[in-house]
Amino acid sequence: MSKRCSHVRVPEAPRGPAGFVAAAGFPRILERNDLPSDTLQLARFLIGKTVVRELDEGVATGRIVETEAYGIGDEAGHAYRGMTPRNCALFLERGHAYVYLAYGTSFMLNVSSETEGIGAGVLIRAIEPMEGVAIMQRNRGVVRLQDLMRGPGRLCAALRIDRRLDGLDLCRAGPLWLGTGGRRAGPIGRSKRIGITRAADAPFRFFVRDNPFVSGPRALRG
DNA sequence: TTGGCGATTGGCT
DNA sequence: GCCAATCGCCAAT
Repeated sequence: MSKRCSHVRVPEAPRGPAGFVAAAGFPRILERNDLPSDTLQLARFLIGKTVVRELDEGVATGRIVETEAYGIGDEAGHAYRGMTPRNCALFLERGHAYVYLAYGTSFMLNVSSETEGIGAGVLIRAIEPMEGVAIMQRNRGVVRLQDLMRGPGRLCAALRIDRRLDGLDLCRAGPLWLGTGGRRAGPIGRSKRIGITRAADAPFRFFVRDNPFVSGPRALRG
């Protein structure tokens, strides 16, 4: 709480070297005004939207199929005990990346929510691969499509997301950004969140029903 | 300064 | 299904 947020706010995030230009103008970068201010609404809204990662070797994209909300006053949220050097990206205006290392092994990607100064965010838990499958396979060391980005740690590995992207504005052209949705996502389910102990029963998880790229036990995928 | 504890994953029984 | 790996954070000493 006492330490200040040390993020370097990059006014002009570096453009991805690939200079990604989507065919037929899809996907387009989501504008911040498109994002709901409320954390739960944002978690629901992000289902079906795209994530675009621009790397030296090319572009990797996918469709978000699973999210979890960690809203205001949420005991399970990293911002619950106030701002720290690790979690300060959660306090940025909505649409910024909060990336942290879990269990010393896996990075987690969150999208900050609410207004600046309020700590809250949405965890991206699973993504359905679209473009750049070969890149993801190389980054993950596995081939099976369903295993590339099913799980929050896996998707970060597939897209090579780490702490260097913490604090990045996802509503700007650059190495990582949020894009518009394509074809409409199927029916959206809602359940309790996965892998937490506090506030374990709150129904703050959203997912595309019966989608093979969603993580978690079978009971939480339909 | 230290020890317990994760918003997980992959390998093995 | 069970469990070790692995390490940064943070509350408590």
